[in-house]
Amino acid sequence: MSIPDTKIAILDAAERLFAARGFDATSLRDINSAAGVNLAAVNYHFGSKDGLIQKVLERRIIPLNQERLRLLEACQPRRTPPPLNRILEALIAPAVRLSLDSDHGGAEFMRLFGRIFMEPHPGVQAMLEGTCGDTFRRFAHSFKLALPKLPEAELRWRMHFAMGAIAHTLCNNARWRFICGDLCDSDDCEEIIRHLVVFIGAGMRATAATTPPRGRVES
Amino acid sequence: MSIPDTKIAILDAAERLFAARGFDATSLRDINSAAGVNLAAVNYHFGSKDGLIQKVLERRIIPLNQERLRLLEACQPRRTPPPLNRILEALIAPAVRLSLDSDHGGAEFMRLFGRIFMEPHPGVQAMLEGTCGDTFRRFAHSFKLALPKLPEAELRWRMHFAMGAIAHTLCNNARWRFICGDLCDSDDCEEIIRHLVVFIGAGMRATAATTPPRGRVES
DNA sequence: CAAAGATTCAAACATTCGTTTGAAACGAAC
DNA sequence: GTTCGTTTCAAACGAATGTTTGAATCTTTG
Repeated sequence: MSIPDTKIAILDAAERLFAARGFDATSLRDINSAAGVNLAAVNYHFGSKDGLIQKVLERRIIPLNQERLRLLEACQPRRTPPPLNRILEALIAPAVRLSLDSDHGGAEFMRLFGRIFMEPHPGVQAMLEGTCGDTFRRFAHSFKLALPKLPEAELRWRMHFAMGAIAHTLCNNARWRFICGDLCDSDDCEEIIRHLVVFIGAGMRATAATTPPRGRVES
Repeated sequence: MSIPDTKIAILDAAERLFAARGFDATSLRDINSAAGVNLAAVNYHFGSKDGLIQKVLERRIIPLNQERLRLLEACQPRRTPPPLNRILEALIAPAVRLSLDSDHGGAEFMRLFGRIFMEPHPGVQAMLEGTCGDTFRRFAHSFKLALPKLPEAELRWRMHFAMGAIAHTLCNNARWRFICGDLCDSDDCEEIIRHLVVFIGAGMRATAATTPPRGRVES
């Protein structure tokens, strides 16, 4: 069995161009010429452009979530609720490390990954649910164990905010220079992870702010 | 002087369609037929599609930032450093309120606004710097006054995370249902603001995690 | 009313898009 | 060496895109 060299070249080129310009603004002709293959190669190997998009995303997301779950399992050896920061590290560290791993093209991909959570593209949503749904539900369960006193609704909101902060950081490129100046350009991914864990950890541990006047019905 | 009825119809339709499908996936024919005007109307009134995109964004962002700055001025009557939560409210509340103001089409727009921070579209970045650059620098200054003990670099990172959480919340639609279930569907924008302020406030007030001599991550 | 300007309209412009086609080139198995 | 399944290639397809055009229509102004 020969290794399908063309498929990898297409995936690499598509990943880079999708990250730089977005899905719609990248044509198959751009991808194929960048990959040095024929125009019809994408439709032959991936069926369609949507099929290519799905494979580009799955190639990175599936191993990423496997690594996240591996770290999550590792930090709860028993029934004891795991420390919150360890859960956050399991969620954050694999993504940030991949985003700065230029050797494996992770840097290109993560700019894309941070953006697809807000992408209105039709097929992308379904793929996200398929590849990330279970993982995120696992993390939601762990967060619940680590923060037993936090009302369910508030926990969900804070997970939502946390994902926003993470996604925003992953696709950080020069465009936010006018906020961060030169102070946020660190290539030290462990420092970025530490900053994220501290910020999100503090936010999630904050005392609940559920509506004070009229008591809400807690489930 | 007659009120350019057509321009408003185009802006409204474009805003709604851009929010639902993105810039590239929305054609001028979609916009013009939804607005009930002729195909050539956009190029006549706005010069080009990029010109329309810019006007769609500016129409909402400029008043939004004016309101943000108005609230920011209101909460620092003297040189005394204003309370952090008031600064956060000035940054967050106008955006969230607009995002739930269906009467003025704000709900449609804010899904778009939350997304453009990650949009690779060429003209959008320049417009963001032009319309939001000064405002965000003003807020950065106020945050610095409110958190004098926080190292500059760490403050910038936390502002970055805060903007991510806000943007992610603004463009929240059904796509994140698989995380939030039905618990994050609140239409009570004051509750959303409160949740955001509590989360981000706690994250920004966290004790600094700047690199110790030899990195160590623990709470 | 008549002239001038602003706006609308149907039609076409030249590109570009994703996809398909059918033949050519390739590699492995007999 | 021939055969068969896989992969590559140049070329073209139909559809959709942003933009332009020039006449028609409406609005304002003298």
